[in-house]
Amino acid sequence: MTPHSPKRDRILDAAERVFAQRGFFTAKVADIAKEAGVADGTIYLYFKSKDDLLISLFESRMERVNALLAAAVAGATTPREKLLAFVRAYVGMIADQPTAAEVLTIELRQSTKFMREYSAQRFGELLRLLAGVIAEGQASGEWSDAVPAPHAARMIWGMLDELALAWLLGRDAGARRGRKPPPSVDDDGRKFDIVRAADWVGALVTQGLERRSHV
Amino acid sequence: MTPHSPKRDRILDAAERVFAQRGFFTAKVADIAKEAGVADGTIYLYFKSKDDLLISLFESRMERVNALLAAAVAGATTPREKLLAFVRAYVGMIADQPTAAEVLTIELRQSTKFMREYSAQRFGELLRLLAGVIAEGQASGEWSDAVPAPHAARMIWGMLDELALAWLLGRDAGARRGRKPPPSVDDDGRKFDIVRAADWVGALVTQGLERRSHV
Amino acid sequence: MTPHSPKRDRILDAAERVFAQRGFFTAKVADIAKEAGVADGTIYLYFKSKDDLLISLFESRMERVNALLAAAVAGATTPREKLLAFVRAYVGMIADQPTAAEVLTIELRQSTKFMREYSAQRFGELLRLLAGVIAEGQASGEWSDAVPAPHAARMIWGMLDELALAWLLGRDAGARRGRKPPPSVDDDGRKFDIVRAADWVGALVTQGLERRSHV
Amino acid sequence: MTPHSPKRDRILDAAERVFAQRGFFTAKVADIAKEAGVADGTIYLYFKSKDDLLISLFESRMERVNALLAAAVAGATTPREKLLAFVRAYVGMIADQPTAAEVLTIELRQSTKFMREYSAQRFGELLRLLAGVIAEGQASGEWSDAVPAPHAARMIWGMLDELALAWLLGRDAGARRGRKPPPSVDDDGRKFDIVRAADWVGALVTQGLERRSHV
DNA sequence: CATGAATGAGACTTCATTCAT
DNA sequence: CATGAATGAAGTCTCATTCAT
Repeated sequence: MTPHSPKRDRILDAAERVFAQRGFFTAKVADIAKEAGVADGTIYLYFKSKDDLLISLFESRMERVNALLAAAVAGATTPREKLLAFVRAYVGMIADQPTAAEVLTIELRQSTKFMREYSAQRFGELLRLLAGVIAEGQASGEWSDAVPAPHAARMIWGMLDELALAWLLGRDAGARRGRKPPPSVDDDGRKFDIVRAADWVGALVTQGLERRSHV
Repeated sequence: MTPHSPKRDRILDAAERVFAQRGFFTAKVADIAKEAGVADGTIYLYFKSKDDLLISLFESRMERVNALLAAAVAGATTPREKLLAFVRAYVGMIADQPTAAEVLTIELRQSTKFMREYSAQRFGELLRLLAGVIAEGQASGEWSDAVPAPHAARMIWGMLDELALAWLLGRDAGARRGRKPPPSVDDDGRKFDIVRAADWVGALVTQGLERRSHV
Repeated sequence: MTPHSPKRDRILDAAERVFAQRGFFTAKVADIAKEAGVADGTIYLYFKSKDDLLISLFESRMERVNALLAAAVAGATTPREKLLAFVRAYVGMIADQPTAAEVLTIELRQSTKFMREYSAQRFGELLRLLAGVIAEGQASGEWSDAVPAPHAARMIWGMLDELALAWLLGRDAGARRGRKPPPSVDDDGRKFDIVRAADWVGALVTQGLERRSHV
Repeated sequence: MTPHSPKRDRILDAAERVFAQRGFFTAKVADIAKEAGVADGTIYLYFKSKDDLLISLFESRMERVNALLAAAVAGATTPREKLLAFVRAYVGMIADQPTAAEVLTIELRQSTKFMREYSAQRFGELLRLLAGVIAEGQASGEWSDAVPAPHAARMIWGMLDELALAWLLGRDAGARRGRKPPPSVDDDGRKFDIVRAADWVGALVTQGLERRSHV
């Protein structure tokens, strides 16, 4: 469906880096071209416009993310394990590909209203996957159904997203000061190990969802 | 410290509406001037630049939000009540002033990297308030300290933020189709009563944090 | 109907000169701005686009021409005199305002198909005036009605237009060689007195080529 | 002198169609390549530049036209018959090859100043042929020499050209509305039988508008 | 204080032309 | 001969900001 070519991919990769560094509106097409090592006009052989480039980048990265999360969930059996797998997979991706994460978490939600709705739609897949896991746990009686599954999914997603944002911004701040970004926890929550955060999310979410044995 | 005048406030209000509708980068200074009923140049008598206008708007609205939340928390006694008060106050504000909420939730985080960090810093106040409540509950033994308070605060904030975002975008979508936006719940989570959502957050969070009576 | 201001007029005058010299497509907006002594952006305060500038220029000049021709015709009594007045007025205008004439005769018919039709429509007024004169002469029995008035008008217009074109191009050619353009007749018809040409048109149109047997 | 090859001709034919449809400046080289069924670069194997393509097209078509007109004139004996033959041949060509005519009549005179002079020069051949016919008639005493032959030729050419233009534009307008273009006369002169127009030109040129008192 | 016409730097995008395959 | 992907110069237009009134 989406045409692939090495040059197209190089441009997407370059756009990812430039958008992550400068932001969508501030990034110039010429910057992306230079980063990709192509001429300005070449970009327009593969993308209709700067907006189209952003959308294509979004599609491309969301496909990856959704595939990754779906695979993680599929590899687990119980709802609790599926939920943990989801959370860990997402957090792991953030840690492994922070540039991609930054674009997904921050830049891709900028641009226009159109983009905002568009992205909302695309995140839908991810949210439905998560909601499915929760509904399954609720149906099995393991988890309380006090919170409707779709909204629970959204809230969990919000936790992950916020943690990702905090970590990415803290990372940026460090990077800008010229240091390597060594993930660490400080009391301001500005720098911390994103991977450990997966357990916190797990703790907060599972215990909240679990039906009490007694009471 | 910040100078006040009726015209300055009119400009801030206009900027809030225009940023909410068009987004920061897409909004033109001339649009804001027209919305405020002043000449283009007048804006520069009160603000140094478009960026300064955004930052000033952010300051102004965050002051309100922080004051509101602090008051809500101060009005409650136990950590649990304080947490609920926090959540309800925030959610109530979203419902009452959706335009302001849209700017805070969506637009103010766009713009530049500078702004992003700046806003992160300002959200700090809000996060510290929330973290304080949680730390208090953990100290009293009522809540588990499995999750460090600052990160728990961030996660809770993420839930609220995501719910706000979902509600605001769903609201936009409805408004665009020409209907009044009557808050309602649908299974896609696209439209729902944001006020009820406060209880979901409460349920998910408090039960997750509470130490088990028996195990 | 059309807004007027000294600056707008200065831009129109500059555009006239630049279009006449470089041609519509070759002329750069920056050239016109420089010629008018304004900044590039200023042009867009008065005209929506380069196309709009061309169309506005066309409107402006055609108004002048149509008014001039209508006045000339109104000042004469018999159809023959009206026809001569029309021809002389047009030819006189060419001689007096060659730059304006060049734009009308040459440049304004370029640009897009849209413009071509648009201009066809605007020349309609001129053609109807002329056709009216001819129809009047035919109705009075003075002139033969072998050729339908509208088409006779078109043919006469074609003569005038071609003469204007030939004269203007000959003028250009001279001007380019750095000489003053002294109107003169050469055997190639490349340079000649455009004012005398009015009589030729008069002679050809009223009497044709055939030598009269009598009179 | 000019190299010939089937591919070169296919490109010229394609250029004719594309220029007629889009205009010289608006037409893209890529459009012409696609229309000709060749690669973009192939065009540059046969023509030095887009300008050269236009000039070559002009040369090619003018050769045809001049040959056609010369043949028509050569086939007649008296000046009057030669003149009528010239007019009829030209008008017939318009009717038979409207696309070629459109390019000659409209597009080829656009482009640059250079082209305009160039074309003026090339039309010279056609004009000299016509002027020769008129001079012959004047020399024989059949026609008045009130109008110098070269200018009479130009005026006659102007009539033909204007009729051609009117007919071609009317044709376009019809075609654009999705109908077949059936040549017809309407009182606005917008659509009419171009072939009949030849007689009008003949009548106007030889006899003028004045009704003959005696024969 | 207020105005709003004017500025001009700079961005996106197009497209004639080239050249390695 | 032919291809068509790549180039990059150049043009139109936007819009934050200024300043004379």
